[in-house]
Amino acid sequence: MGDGRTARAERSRELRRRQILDSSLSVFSEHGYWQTSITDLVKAAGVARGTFYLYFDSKQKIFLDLLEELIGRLRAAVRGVDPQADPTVDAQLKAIVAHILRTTAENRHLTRILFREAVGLDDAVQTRLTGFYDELRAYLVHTLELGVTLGVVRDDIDRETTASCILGALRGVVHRYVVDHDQDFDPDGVADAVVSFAMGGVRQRTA
Amino acid sequence: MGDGRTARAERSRELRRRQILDSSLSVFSEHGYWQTSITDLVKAAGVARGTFYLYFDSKQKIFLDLLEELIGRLRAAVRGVDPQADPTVDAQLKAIVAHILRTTAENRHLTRILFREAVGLDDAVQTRLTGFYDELRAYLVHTLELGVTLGVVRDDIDRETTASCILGALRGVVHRYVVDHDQDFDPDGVADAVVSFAMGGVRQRTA
Amino acid sequence: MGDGRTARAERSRELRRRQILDSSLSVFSEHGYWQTSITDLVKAAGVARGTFYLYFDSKQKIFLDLLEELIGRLRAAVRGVDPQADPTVDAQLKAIVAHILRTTAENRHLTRILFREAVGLDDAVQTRLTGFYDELRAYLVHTLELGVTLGVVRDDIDRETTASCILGALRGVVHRYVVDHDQDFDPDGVADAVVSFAMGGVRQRTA
Amino acid sequence: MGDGRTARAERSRELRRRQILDSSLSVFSEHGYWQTSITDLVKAAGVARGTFYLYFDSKQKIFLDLLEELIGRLRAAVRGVDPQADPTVDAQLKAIVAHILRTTAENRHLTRILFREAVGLDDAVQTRLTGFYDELRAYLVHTLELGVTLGVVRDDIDRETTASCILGALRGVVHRYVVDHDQDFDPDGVADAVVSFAMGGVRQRTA
DNA sequence: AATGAATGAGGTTTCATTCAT
DNA sequence: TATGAATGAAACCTCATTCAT
Repeated sequence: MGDGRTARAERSRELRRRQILDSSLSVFSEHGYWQTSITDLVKAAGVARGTFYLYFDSKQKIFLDLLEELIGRLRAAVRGVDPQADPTVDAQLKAIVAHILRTTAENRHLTRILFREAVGLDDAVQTRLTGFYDELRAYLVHTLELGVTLGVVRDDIDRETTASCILGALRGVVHRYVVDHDQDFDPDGVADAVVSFAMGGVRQRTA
Repeated sequence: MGDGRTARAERSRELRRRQILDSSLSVFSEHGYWQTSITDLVKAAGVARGTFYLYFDSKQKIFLDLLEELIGRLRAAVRGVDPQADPTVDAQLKAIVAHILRTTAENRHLTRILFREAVGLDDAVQTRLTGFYDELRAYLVHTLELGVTLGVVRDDIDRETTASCILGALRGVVHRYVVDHDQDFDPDGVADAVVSFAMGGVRQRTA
Repeated sequence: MGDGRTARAERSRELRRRQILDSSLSVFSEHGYWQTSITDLVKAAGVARGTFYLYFDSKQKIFLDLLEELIGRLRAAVRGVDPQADPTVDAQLKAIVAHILRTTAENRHLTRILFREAVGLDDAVQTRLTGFYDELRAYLVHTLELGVTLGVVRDDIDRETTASCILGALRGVVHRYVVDHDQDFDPDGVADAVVSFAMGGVRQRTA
Repeated sequence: MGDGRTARAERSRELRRRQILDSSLSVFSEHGYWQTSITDLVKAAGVARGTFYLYFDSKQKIFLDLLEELIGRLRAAVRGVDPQADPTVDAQLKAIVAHILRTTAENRHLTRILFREAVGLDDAVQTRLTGFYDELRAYLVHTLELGVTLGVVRDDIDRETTASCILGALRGVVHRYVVDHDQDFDPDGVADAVVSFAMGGVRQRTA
């Protein structure tokens, strides 16, 4: 029965933490990391200054926690597509891109932070971020090589540079449709265009 | 009378301004906007605190001035390619991309600021920045349409999304080769790969 | 009825209080009053923050309680020597000094607090402390006068100043042997030297 | 001529520093180190918060500076007596003691800090303080041995313990006449009594 | 034009104490 | 009785900007 009490406390603690995380997320997303003060965070959370520090060591720490959360979700979005689910390569790619677009759109605040704020911050944040992008790029390089092996991808491409292009193209559309504007968009249509571009380029094929 | 004196003073003033701008550039680029204090700037410039304010209204203002400078150079890089100089579309594109890569590499500090620091700052900066990217994207949309008209570009592409992709791909390689690493690279080779990717995509053509 | 229950409760309460007092003693002694937080105290005691306040009104109060305890023990040490036990004045003084040294050595923590921390605190503490020393000094003045009456002490001495000297000398050796170092020492030997100094001074007697 | 400006600035800087030191001294002396806040210090000095930090790194630092000042003066008081000025040992000692009493009385605030506040503080302070007392005690041990060599001091005394006694006795009178009360006193008379006690003890000499 | 001392609002963080459970 | 989450005043310190010299 002491267990019950402990469990309940544990649960309430988790709830409170969640509440502070969520409200801080909007504040960070709206004003930016540097322009956000602890005062802003606690006002938004509706708790006292001291309470904040019961749950997070510092401003940097809560930000890192938020960042970690988004990175986790994006990673899941990238990896989470079932490769067996669809036969053709284009369809698979489309599924991944659409998934990423949906995930980022569903987490607009977090994504905005990732694109706009989590850049040029404390070394800890910067390191975490660069690591994530490096990971993504490596994944793309790997995937391209797989494609070459399977004969689906040209073998005369510069893997590294092309991976950077694809990653950049992805960031480009996310920027355009998720970060910079609030309006809705059609993830499947955009994903279509992205894959079409990445696979076939823009050149007119002569008959 | 005094014209000579005025002109000389004017000139000296401009030199001093330049000196502060240049030293501030490295400091901003190395430590980031928020982690850079006026103290850092005046120490780097070797002038007194008060002197700084004789030349710039505020910390934000000098940063905006630096930003404006880079945007100007990049715009020139994009527009400055002589369309007549080379006959084929691919060669023209390659020339533009290579020019952009060279310009950013030559202004690594400024570029780093553009990519890493000039993001999530005051609304003024953010607005200026978004404006620049919108302008670039519009230019790309325009160029794509021109290409379609000329029959060089497929007409089934989503102009807006594709423009975002290309812009993103460009940012991607600049990030990869200029911002994140200090080492030299071959602008022409990279430009080749970028154009090849943008024009032809990655798909293997079946014979 | 309930008497048994009340008594048991009373007893358990006393035990708990003792436990907190004892653990707090070491903490205060090690880190000092101001550098010790309630958190430190409750961690050391192994009780919850709230529990602490069930037994003590405040941080200042528990400290005063500890101080009171030491003062009580020291007073007993000073007064507790049986004047009849030894015939000569020197031997009696030696017994008192040795007793004080032993008491302070046995309560090193408390003594350290008395010498190092209980100084410059709240007025309440300061007053209590000054009172204790005044009491000691008065006791010494009284004793000196008794000695004069008995013909054991020179009558040309300045009672007040001399009492201050003796009190200071005592504090000096306690500081040297108890407060500043942890190592053991020989209370009787030191007491000997102290009494020899206080009674005879350092001057070489000419034959 | 630029030199003149620099020198004037230098001088004004020193004056300001002095002003803050002096006002801080009274505040520390009155309220104690821990109960004194930076706010108290700047209010007393009549300067802005930031100004304080132009002259001192921290609260601890200004306190250490004050401490250093008093230690310097006391050291001078101890060493500064001209040994040739007076023939007899007692007269020399009396001169030293009187000098110390006068110095401490003239610097009542600083002395109070030394006795009441500079105890159990940050390690830096504590170390500086213990070092000073050790130095004094060593000086006394040395002096006693010199006395023994000259045949003025008994050679059967415990040098270390006796030095602690003398140091303690000195502290005792300073405490009594300087720290605990504000009223004036006769330094020469007290010095007389102290030396008389230290040299001859309290024992009645039998004819 | 150039200086750098001075300002004070506002930053992050701590901690003695309370109170609902 | 015992708990520990919550409080919020107040601590120390920074820094963009001003202004007398």
